[in-house]
Amino acid sequence: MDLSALKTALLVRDVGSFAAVARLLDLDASSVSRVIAQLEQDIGFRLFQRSTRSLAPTSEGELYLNRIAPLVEELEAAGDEARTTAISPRGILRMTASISFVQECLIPILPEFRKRYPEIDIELLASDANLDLRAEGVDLAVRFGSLPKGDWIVAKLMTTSYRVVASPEYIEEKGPLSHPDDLSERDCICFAIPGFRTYWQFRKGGDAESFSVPVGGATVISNALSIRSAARLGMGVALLPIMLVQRDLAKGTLLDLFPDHACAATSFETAAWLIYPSRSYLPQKVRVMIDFLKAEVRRSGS
Amino acid sequence: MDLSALKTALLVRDVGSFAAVARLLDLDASSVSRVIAQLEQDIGFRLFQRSTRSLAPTSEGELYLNRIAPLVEELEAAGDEARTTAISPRGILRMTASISFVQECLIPILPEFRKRYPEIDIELLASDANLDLRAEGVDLAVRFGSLPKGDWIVAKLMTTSYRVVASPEYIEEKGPLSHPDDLSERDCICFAIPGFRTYWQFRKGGDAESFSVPVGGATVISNALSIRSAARLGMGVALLPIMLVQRDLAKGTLLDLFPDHACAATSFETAAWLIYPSRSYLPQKVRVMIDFLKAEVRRSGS
DNA sequence: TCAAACTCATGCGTATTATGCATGAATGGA
DNA sequence: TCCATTCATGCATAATACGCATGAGTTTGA
Repeated sequence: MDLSALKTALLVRDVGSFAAVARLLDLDASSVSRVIAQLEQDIGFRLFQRSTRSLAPTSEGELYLNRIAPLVEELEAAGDEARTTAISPRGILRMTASISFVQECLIPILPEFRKRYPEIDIELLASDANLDLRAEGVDLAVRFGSLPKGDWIVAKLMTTSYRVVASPEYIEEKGPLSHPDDLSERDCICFAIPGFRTYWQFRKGGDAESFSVPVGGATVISNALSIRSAARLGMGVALLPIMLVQRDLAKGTLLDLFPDHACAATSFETAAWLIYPSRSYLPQKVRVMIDFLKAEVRRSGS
Repeated sequence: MDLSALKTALLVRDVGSFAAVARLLDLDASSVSRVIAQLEQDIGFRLFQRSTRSLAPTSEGELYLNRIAPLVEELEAAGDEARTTAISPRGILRMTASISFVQECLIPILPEFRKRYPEIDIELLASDANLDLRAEGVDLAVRFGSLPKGDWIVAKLMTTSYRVVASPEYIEEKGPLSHPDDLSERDCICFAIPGFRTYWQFRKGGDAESFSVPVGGATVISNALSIRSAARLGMGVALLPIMLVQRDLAKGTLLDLFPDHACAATSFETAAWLIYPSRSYLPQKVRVMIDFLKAEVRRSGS
């Protein structure tokens, strides 16, 4: 049963002639004749009684067509409205990012986003776990690290860099560190993610060769904000993204231990990445959030 | 947009896998993949987010499919119910017959029909006019005369014959008629139909040559029952079908003037004909009335 | 009353679409 | 790490849709 066949039948009912419907649809009348004949065969009863020059609906045909007309109309409307919803910024935007990114970067700018797009509701999944984006029904993810793999579309939001920091109290009590190699003998607060626990990477100057320093310590935390808090409390040395510590560095609550070195956990080529399901049929709500985040990054210059 | 594509999409939503749906429908998975892809292109947004080994509905997809699911179901139900109605004896049977046939033949047997088929309502169009059956939305017609022309199906209900009759009072007052030729000098009550007004046909014996007798009179009536009433009142000689006069003849209220002749208005090969739109997709209500009328004719032996 | 115009049905040939097979890329589970 | 499975897609073939041509029948206008 074809929906366009049903619409043709409804048109025949309204217009009263295969030939006239054929002219309206720019078809051959034989095609209309066959469409209706096939439909009658599919549904098992006759819709129209016809002679060589006229036709009229049968009583069953009339009942049936009157019944399906609103259904066909509503099916069309359902498609139109769903399409409109997909292309106009509305609905629930379900996104995920690390807890720290949510807290430090997203929450502060969400009021402006909500003000600009009042019809988009935000559902934030703050998680440091490597979520299954599809299973979680996520529209948009912000991920840090190397270029993510997979079939989802990836766009760079911003580059990131890391700093090795400690509190003034810690330095005063335990003494300064003159070189990254010294870290192997210090209490480091490590991130509970493979690659963050055991080696930190360093490079002095843009072209210089990088080197790894083994790190360890009594404290492993899964949450970057908590790592920052622990560092503030003098519990040790921490490697944290610049976005989390730039205010502490400015205030002097944390000190950048190796300002002449580029620092990283696993790779120097890290960034904040926007990850979304596909380019085709991208809902407008996702599109506008992507644009909004990119604009925010440009505005703040980081 | 195809209804079976929508049904496939609903099945994919429920089952969660192209491959599984393909197995259910005995299709190749590539066909399911293409059906969904085509549907997404037709409606202009993505229904399912998929990777190489899994898929999940998009939020728009979920909204859309939830909305159309009852519509699709109701379209199917509409077809099923209409088909059931067409094949089970129910609904309104709209039929037409001459006023006299309705009065003398149909009305008396309708109670039995209604008792047997209580869910069939009868709409009787009693008319001596040559109605446009299709325009009037007629399901079944009973017509007298020669074999009807046209594209509707025709089945003989019963043969008919005509008798020339007058009341005893008329004969007593005006004198008897010894031969049909005498009619041209008598007052005949004529039927207001071409072919009935100006000549009556006679034939004596099965193989004898027929002859026409010109008739006329001051009275032309469009209703056979009224012609009969007028004849009973002695207003003249009438040519009437046997079914209308057999009781009067038995009671002696009308006399058969030429019992040795076959009589006719236009042709000796006349009958009562059942006329219905087509053999294919014949609604059961029409079928059962046809069968009922034929059985009634067999039962009464006329 | 007759001829022309029109409608609907259908045969036929061609264009278009649907389908399965084969294959590749990617993912998930053992 | 490897194998099984899923989804996408190229390709060839099968199936269907379509227009053209034609015929039968009806309706309308001259």
